[in-house]
Amino acid sequence: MTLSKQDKCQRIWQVVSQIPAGKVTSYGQVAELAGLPRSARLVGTVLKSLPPNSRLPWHRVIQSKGTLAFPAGTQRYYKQKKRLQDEGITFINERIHMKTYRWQL
DNA sequence: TTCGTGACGTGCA
DNA sequence: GTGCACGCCACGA
Repeated sequence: MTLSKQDKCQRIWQVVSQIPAGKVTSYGQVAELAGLPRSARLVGTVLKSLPPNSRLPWHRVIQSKGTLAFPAGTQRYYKQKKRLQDEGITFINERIHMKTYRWQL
């Protein structure tokens, strides 16, 4: 089926908005749930263009390896890390234990 | 219109 | 554990 780019954004936003607090998921997982297998990059592109005042929990979307997508030390890296820690997620050596915090249906 | 880039994932050496 | 190649796709120059 042919999804317009707007439909794709819509689906991605919807999936992300369903991630419960205290849980995280990967870009690839979001893409898959949105019906866009192997399009993890697209998820990143969409999240990047989100307005700052968006209510979307974009910070709960990380890389499959358990690390954040930003280079450590950057402003955005710190911000995302802090928001996740506020939700009770523990960082071990700058990385999250996916086995424990990964969101599954 | 083509080309390079990027908030990625997976497989393999 | 690390590095590299390839796939995927929207976007700006």
